[in-house]
Amino acid sequence: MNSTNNPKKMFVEIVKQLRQLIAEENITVGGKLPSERELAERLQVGRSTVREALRSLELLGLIETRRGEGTFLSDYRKHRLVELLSTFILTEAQSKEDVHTTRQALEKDAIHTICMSERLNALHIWDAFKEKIIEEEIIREDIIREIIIISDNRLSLKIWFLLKQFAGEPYQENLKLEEKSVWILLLTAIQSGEEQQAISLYNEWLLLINRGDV
Amino acid sequence: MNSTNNPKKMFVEIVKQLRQLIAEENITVGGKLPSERELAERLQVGRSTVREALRSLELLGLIETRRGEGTFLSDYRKHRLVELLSTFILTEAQSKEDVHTTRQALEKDAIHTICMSERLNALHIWDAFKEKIIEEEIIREDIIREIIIISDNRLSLKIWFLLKQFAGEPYQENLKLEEKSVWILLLTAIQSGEEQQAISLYNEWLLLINRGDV
DNA sequence: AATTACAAAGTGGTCAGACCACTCATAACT
DNA sequence: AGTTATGAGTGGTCTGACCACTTTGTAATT
Repeated sequence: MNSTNNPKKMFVEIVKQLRQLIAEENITVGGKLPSERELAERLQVGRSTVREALRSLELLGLIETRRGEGTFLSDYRKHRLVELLSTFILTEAQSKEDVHTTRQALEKDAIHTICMSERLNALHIWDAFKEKIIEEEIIREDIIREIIIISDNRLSLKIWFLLKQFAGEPYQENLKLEEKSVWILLLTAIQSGEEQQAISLYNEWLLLINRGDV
Repeated sequence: MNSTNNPKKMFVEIVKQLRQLIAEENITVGGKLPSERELAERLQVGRSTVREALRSLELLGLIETRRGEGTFLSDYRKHRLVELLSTFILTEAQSKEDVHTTRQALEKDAIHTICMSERLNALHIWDAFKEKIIEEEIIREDIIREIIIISDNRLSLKIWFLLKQFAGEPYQENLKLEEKSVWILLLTAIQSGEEQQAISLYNEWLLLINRGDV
């Protein structure tokens, strides 16, 4: 029936072209985009159409606009994608569970990757890391982020970042004493490449924080 | 400096009011929203402002618009989280290696999930599955997709789908004879919940296809 | 010469009105 | 009754006009 039901949405096209433009002109985080009027002319569409695309990206937190100044490429930490979806619609239990599961999968994989890599687990970072955990107050989120960063998979990192916002959960809390000792062991396991041990310690940690909260 | 930098964005306000309106009027999935012109009048703003808000929601997949008909509340499952991830975030992290690693992490996690769930690995599906592998030609991609579907994590499934496209890889090929025997063992391991065994067989399979191709 | 004050240009924010393309229900016609 | 034509309603797009704000350049003042 709807064979050629393909009246491509203009503003979606503009979004694509914007991405392309950003890539071509090598606009980096914080950089300035052309003005709405200029974009309209360059892309051969009306200004209102450009605005529809820009507003979409702004709602997502991908760009930032300042009246009188211009439009700027936003920091990736400001992406509001997940946040928005969660407040608007995605509140089903199943979905939240999915997010947790998926995020943990990424975390485990990071641990796995580091354990397998002689280059990574031999880094001098780890001892300093352990000291920091012992001596300072440290947020759960920070330690995991660090691990994923070290695992050197930027894609995973980005996805993890987005998923993290979703739960808004106990990741913001400080490591408690029990957790610290688990993490010390975990990091030691990572250093010596004992994946099995590391993963089971990680699971142990999950149990710990799930028992404490919620 | 920017203490009260709070010149609330109009279209963001409209987004909020729209959500409120949807709640008040009890508009359900698939239901029709008021027309743009009516919304403009009711919310006391210009039509273009209403459109900026609507377009934002549409980009997220929260609503659906059909020319000549109207604007409709979209199905939950059409949200575009992952698609947007691909267009804006994945471009930078295009290291193919990252894509592979992340995708495999999701695959392993699916196997893990199924192994741990007595409900899932007890399904009657598995035997039929094995037969199919033995008797028919089957594409690599199909078997993995099936497993992720069974693991019942929609988010993972979406992300996996996306990554799959980006890889453009050997997943389209048929299972070769050696692979088939590995998979039979793998499925058996899953059935009996032997996670260790299943994962190591999965890794074995990865070696197999990486030796053959590329 | 240095500083200040002011005007102009540039930018995003918003609105109103005008078409267009499309869908659908209904009236008019055969 | 069946078909066709019409018109109202809707989203899609463009144009031009203001407004509020920031930046910048320049002229006036010191």
